[in-house]
Amino acid sequence: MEAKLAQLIKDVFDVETHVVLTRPDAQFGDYATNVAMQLAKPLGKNPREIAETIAAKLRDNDDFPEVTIAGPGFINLRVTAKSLAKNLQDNWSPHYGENQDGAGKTVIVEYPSPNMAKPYSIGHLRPGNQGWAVKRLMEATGWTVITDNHLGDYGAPFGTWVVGFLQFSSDEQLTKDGVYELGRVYIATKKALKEEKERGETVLADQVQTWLIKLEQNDPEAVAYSRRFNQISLQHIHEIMDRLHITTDHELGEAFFAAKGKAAVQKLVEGGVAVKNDDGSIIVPLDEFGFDVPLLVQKSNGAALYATTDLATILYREETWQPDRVIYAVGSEQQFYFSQLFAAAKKLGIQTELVHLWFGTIDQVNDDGTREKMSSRKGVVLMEELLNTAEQKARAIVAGREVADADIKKIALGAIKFSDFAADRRTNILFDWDNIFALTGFSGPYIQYASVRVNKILHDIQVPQNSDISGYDYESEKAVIAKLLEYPAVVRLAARDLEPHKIATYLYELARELNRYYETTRIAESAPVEKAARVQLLQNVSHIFSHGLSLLGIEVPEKM
RNA sequence: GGACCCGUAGCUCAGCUGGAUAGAGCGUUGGCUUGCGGAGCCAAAGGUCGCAAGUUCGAAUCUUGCCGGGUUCACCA
Repeated sequence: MEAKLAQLIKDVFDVETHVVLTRPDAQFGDYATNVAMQLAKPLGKNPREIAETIAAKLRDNDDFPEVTIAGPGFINLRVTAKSLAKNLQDNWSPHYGENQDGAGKTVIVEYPSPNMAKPYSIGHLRPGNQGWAVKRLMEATGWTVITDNHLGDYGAPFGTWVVGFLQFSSDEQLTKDGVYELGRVYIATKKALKEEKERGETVLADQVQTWLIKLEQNDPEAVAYSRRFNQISLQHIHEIMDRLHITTDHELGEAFFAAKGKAAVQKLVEGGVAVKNDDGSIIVPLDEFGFDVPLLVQKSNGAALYATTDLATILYREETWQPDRVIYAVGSEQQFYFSQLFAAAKKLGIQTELVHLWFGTIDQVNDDGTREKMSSRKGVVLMEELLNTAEQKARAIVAGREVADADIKKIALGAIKFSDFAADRRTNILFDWDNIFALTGFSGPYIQYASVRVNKILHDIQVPQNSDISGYDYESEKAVIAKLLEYPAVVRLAARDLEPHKIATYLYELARELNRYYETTRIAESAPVEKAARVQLLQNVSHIFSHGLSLLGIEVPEKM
């Protein structure tokens, strides 16, 4: 419809325009455009005059029973419900909503990349949710997608953990408590390191560094510790990811890139991109990019660090997959670091579009009412606890009904994930049990419920065979159809801006439109022709619920 | 001090490629009442869109300054 309008304007005024149709308040019409006002200046004409000219042309078209001009030059259109229905059916396919914007291009999406030294906490909830949704959005828009879990299985956490293990733990305790013992030891050691630093000592800190060097030199004891710790941690990560229903194609952690990192740094120095300091550390100066701090790529003791493995990762991906784009789903805390890393990559001649898909923090309310980022110091919520609690709450809600265990888990996940997409990913979100497990209003379960309900109606209803629905006017379905027609544009926009929450907002609006529809229309009591037309439409709605929710990593239960 | 982000209803947040009377959820008040699944629907109350300039026919939206908050700034990840 927008393209048709643009063509019409080109025919009349001989200018290229980008026509955007919006949905105005119902009193004005079904669609509106402000194109006349935008053309006023370039054409040097009165906007209302332009609007009149366009409107006159539109009035010749049977699809627009009403074309009006309002205010400074808005063109308001009313369309017939029947033409909307036809438009929908003409464009319908099993892939309705998807497009090929990314055809022929490859994107790597990196998530959830948890720190392996601690149990999976809700600190990695957003990287998983948002990363997965972006992967799905890229797939829906034609990209070839490769996903990688960039595990934090190397570097300082390892050294910290070994030192702590020797000091605060034992084989028995580790065997007994597994990853939770890892976390306890890690946090205790971090605390000891901090206290030591305050005293001006470096005994433990030196030990940490020693273990890192040992690992880099493939010392058998260090390698054995690394294996044991990574095995315990990885198993836990897999359990959590299974419960979250997210997967990745690869798990190339930092350890995989550590050796390659050393070689990469060597190349940087030889190429003059990096500079070696007198103390042995190596930096990439970034003055020309406006940074007053360089990027450190090798410690003074020769050990690798985050930037080392990250640069190696970029180079490896270039060689292996030649991606057009790489998306890092990592929190906002690392914005500065990533801007440095990307600048360094540019300096290396990397052409790939590198995107830091960042999101706001998960906050909690302090006793004095102020908000603060959740931290392990203040008692972070673990993913396992979050999932268990959510499932308990879901179970309590469906008590007395025959709801399968799998469905209960879908509801729990629906609530958790949707709450992440309720706001823009950049917004800091407030962690609150009632908030994260909302069941009514703007929530995952509200949409799941609408979806289950429409599926139940479709399942129970007797569909009249061979009904000719071509004469049906679709007047009572108009709002629902108009909403369905918005879906492809929503998907395109969400993918373009990497903003999954636009899908969430849309699905909520669709569910609400459907609930309003039920209030006035009884499908089962409809006459055969109406019923056949309505069933077809509800099938479309059901498909979009499933499709849209799947873009967010949320599944539709059988019953709830 | 530098960089980035945020400031919209009592609370949590949308809206920001400029457009008509700024929206939703929760909470509050009232209505629909065993419905093809009510986890719903309708309605009411509730807002100097942090403040001030600028650009524009038009600014919550763009620009600048200020105020308030958050995150971050090489041997952590």
